[in-house]
Amino acid sequence: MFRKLSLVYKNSLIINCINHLHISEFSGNNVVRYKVRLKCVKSTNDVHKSNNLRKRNVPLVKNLNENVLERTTTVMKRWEEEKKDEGVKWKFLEHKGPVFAPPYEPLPKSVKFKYNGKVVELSPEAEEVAGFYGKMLDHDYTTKDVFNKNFFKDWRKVMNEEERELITDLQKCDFNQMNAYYKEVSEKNKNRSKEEKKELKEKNEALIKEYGFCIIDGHKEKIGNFRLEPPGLFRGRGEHPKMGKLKKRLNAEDIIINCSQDSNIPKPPSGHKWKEVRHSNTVTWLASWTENVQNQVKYIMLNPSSKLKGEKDWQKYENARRLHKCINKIRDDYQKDWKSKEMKIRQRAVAMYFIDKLALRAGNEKDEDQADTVGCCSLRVEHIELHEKKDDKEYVVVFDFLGKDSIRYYNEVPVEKRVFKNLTLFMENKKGGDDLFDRLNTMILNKHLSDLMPNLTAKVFRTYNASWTLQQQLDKLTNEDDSEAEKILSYNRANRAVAILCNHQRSVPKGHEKSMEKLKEKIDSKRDAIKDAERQVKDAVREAKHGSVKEKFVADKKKKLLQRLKEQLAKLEIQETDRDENKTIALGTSKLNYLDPRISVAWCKKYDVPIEKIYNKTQRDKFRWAIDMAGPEYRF
DNA sequence: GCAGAGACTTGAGGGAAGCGGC
DNA sequence: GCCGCTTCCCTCAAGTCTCTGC
Repeated sequence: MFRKLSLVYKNSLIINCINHLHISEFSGNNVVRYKVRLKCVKSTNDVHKSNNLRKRNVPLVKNLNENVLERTTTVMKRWEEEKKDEGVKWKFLEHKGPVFAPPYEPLPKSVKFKYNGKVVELSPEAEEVAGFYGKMLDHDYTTKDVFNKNFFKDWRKVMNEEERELITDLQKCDFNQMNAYYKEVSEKNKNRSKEEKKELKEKNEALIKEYGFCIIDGHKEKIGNFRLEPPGLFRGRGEHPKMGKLKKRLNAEDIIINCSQDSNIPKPPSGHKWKEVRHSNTVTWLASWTENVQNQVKYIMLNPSSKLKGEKDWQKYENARRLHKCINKIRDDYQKDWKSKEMKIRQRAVAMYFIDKLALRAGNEKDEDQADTVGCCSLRVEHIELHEKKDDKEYVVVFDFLGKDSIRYYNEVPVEKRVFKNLTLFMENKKGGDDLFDRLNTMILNKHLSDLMPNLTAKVFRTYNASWTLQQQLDKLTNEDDSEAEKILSYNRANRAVAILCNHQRSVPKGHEKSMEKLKEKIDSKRDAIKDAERQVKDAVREAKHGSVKEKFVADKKKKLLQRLKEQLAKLEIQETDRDENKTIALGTSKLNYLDPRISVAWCKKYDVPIEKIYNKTQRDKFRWAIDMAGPEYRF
């Protein structure tokens, strides 16, 4: 019924749009609807007195907005409680089921696989898996022993008796023709004609139209990943012990469907049956399967633009805002705990300090068959170095470890003396491979955090500190008189501060040096053009002084051109700074997952920057709730 | 209190699409 | 209209955290 995010006030449902409040007042079975222009409302009483407020001309909506927003927390609490009680995520769910990966197309006969220099004709099963490897021949993965060993072991499992007997050494396998063939296909695809591209696009759009949406509680919502993962070789990150293992092709018999009992149940491909059809409305997934490499359940879920995901996102940031209200008390408490007699409490307090100050992840324990990465609770002695003095700074801790996705975290941090002393104590009589916090794990930590504030976990600190940093940096860096480009640079710098805090790195983009050089050349030639234009303006002004209307017109035109060139130069210089500062930092992750979008929306509204300059289409879809909700006055 | 399963979020990489300059 | 670069968006791995059962 209502697509906008809504708030409840007294007996009314209030939907806050950019210029209007849409209010539906409930009285028994009757619903009275008002659409109120924000500028015309003085207080909440005005809304309830009349439904003809558009005629009134009383400025100021602040009172109403604040009253409504003040009640948000209460309303959310109630919603949370309601949902918790029932555990219900939806009442009706209907979808068409997932799209399977296209079937394997055998290689042309001309593409040969050779073993020990001799052509060997492979069975279709063995050929398909060999093709996965052949495709990756140029990749770094195929130079790694673990990858090769795992691949070869799994490949042999799909071979027939004869192949298994013959092919015993990966070194003797020649996948070069397969590799060349796949490159050729890729090249052909790139050079598809306009008509072919159009046809392909239409086919894809038709597929999305049919399978890309579901009906959930009366709304048509986009599905996030309606295509099942195709078979291939597992590409774990970092030194993953399972890299190269075969990810098997999925059949209907592997898939569990989740939908309403009274909906049109998705049909499996003919001759097949779903593993199970379930009607569980306490979960949000539409289909699931267990992948064979890590034995983990994978899901088909809704797109981030959906109401369900949007609500969860909102709750996440409200939770982080709640932390803001008690952060000082929590900080005081953990600082006191640095002196605790109990080792367990001291360790917990130091870990909390790291999570709060450095935005470290919680650091769950990991199995042997996963890459060796760590977070706060799983730090080992070998991951930190203590320096009483380093580069004129006292009590410096040097962190050096591999975090999520095997991304290196390196940071030299001056810490409080008491933290330093505690760390020395924790490290006493331990070897490099021993746990730094041997009395702590994420469960103990999160249990303690939830006692301090409902729903508080280690992750909330990351969200809180990221959003708080953005707000502070925007306040500090934004100058009202700046040009739009300068304001956007300030925004990106604030975003960058968060990305650095969260250690969101990226590899230097291919051709970065080259593109910087080109940009510099452009800037130089723009500077030359400005010098030239300045000379021309000087001449034109001199001539205009004694000349006719025409000469004055020419002089004006030259001045305008000069002005335009200067603006273009400023933009290019800003672009150069921005691009260089962004070389190894990824802004997207923090923007999408950690920054309360209402901060950005409010900033755009306050400083008159189009929201399109900050969020692209997908991001605007995801943050629709925030765009509708936040006014220029919003503070995190 | 612990382990394992399940559910969901976070994350970097890479291919496709789009756009600006020539 | 083509080319090359940038941005977008999808993919799927890798986290966090909760729940359940013993």
